[in-house]
Amino acid sequence: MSHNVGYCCINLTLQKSDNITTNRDMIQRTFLERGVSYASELALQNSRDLIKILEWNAANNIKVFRVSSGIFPWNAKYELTDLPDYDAIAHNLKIAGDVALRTNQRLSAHPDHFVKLGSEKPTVVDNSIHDLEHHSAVFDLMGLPASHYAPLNIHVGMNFSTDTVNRWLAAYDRLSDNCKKRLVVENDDKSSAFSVRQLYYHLYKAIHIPITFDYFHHQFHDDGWIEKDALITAAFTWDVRPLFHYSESKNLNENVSGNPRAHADYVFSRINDYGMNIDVDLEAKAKELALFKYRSLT
DNA sequence: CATGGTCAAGTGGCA
DNA sequence: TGCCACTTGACCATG
Repeated sequence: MSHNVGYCCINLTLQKSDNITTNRDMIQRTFLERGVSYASELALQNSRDLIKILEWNAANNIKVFRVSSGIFPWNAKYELTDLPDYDAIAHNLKIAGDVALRTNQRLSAHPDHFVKLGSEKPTVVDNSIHDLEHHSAVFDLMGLPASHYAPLNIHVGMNFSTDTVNRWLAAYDRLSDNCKKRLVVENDDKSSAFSVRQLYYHLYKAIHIPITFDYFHHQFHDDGWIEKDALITAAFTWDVRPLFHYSESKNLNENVSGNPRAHADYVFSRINDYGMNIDVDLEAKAKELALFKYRSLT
């Protein structure tokens, strides 16, 4: 029926013209040398630029945007309140959230792939929970809803097994209420990892967690479900408008050789929403430029 | 100042 | 046992 399309994390236009970015980072050695005070400096600049990106989105009628996980460098190593600039950063995040809410932008985040709630290693699970709580705390500071309307999307990762499912569910139980209310899970592209079908039967059935349908990943691991069935099944797991991911193969579309799973700079086809009302993140390397090109497709 | 190598993370495959 | 690929964009050293 209809779909709103957005982009992810980086605005190439603003980055090029004014060095506006939310991804100022440092390597480990620099963190060890300069510590949380420098992390705080970078986070302050990143949070300030998040406001500018969201204002730019509003001016360009963009209603779906993924917030970068790179705003806080080395956030695994400290708490937000440890940062010397915490008050100013929290203020920036609140302003950013206000911009998003006022201009009707739907925001989400996608914590990195080293979040592994089902890991066999307790330290990995602890670090994963810390990472998710960090993201949820940022959304709290932004004033975003504690619901799947502002989702934190993760992969289960690893190989599918009932042991993995049980460990994952046990770790999920340890999350804060707001974090649980935002958490959603995405299908993987690896044949041994979690498909839409497996997420549905083993996680959704257990805890009613929504499933982020990734069109591209599904092509590599459909687990016997055609796209339409997988998408509609995933859509009905959501208690708000679903938010899905769309990308196309760089290899097949842009005349290069390499991993067919690599994302193309742009997308080339209309997204089939199968009559559902959905939001879609374009995962294309040309970011907002890919979104503009998509809008011009007929 | 441009370029290209390096760096983070966890897992699984493979020697 | 341990190394490499996987992925991706920013960092940072080199020239």
